[in-house]
Amino acid sequence: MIKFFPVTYKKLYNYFGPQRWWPAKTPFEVMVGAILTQNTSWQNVEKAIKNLKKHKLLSPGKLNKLKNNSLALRIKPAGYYNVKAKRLKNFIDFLFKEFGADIGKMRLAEPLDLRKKLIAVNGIGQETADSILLYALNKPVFVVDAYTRRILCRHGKAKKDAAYEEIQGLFVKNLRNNAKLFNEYHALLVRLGKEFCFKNDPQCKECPLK
DNA sequence: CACCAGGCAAGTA
DNA sequence: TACTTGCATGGT
Repeated sequence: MIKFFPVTYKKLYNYFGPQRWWPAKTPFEVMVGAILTQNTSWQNVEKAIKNLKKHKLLSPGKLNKLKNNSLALRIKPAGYYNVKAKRLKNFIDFLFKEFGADIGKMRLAEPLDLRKKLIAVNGIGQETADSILLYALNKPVFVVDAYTRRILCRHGKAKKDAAYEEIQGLFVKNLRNNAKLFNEYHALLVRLGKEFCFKNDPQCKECPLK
């Protein structure tokens, strides 16, 4: 990422320090969170996850047996709860059918092949699939989200309607193919976006990097 | 009150 | 392919 993009990993890391993503205790919790956080603040997702834990529902087996509307009730704070209940169940179905709900077995899958299969699940798009691959399974896949896109656009490095793969390719081509690096870099971009790169303010705040 | 948040799918032309 | 709309809570 030398010279392509001024918001380098090094600058971000030196300024913000390690972000220690994903904020979850188990890979399965990461996967559930990845679906719940679609277009939703993490704060709201935390409430939903906490509810699931409180009712001892945070496992593939328990969620599999739960009815959609019961699940919707538990994840209500995360918003879009009816859609997300279906999406979670679709994902759980996939986990059972493809891997017998064994995350260890899932981890053995070839990443790009698994990515295609995840995206084929209704409710899982590119970002959610990549978040699962990177943050739950530790695969070197770069995650592109709204902040990543916005920061690149503001620096004139991408058009605002650029395809996902196009944005992703910019990072992949310019970085070592390393899961730890991808993990921290994306988390740092989100951190920067949250604090300094606002949607309604094209000027942003004064960027602390440079 | 308005706006936003770690998207995605389905419908339309 | 390229728009548009529905989904929904909670924080600022």
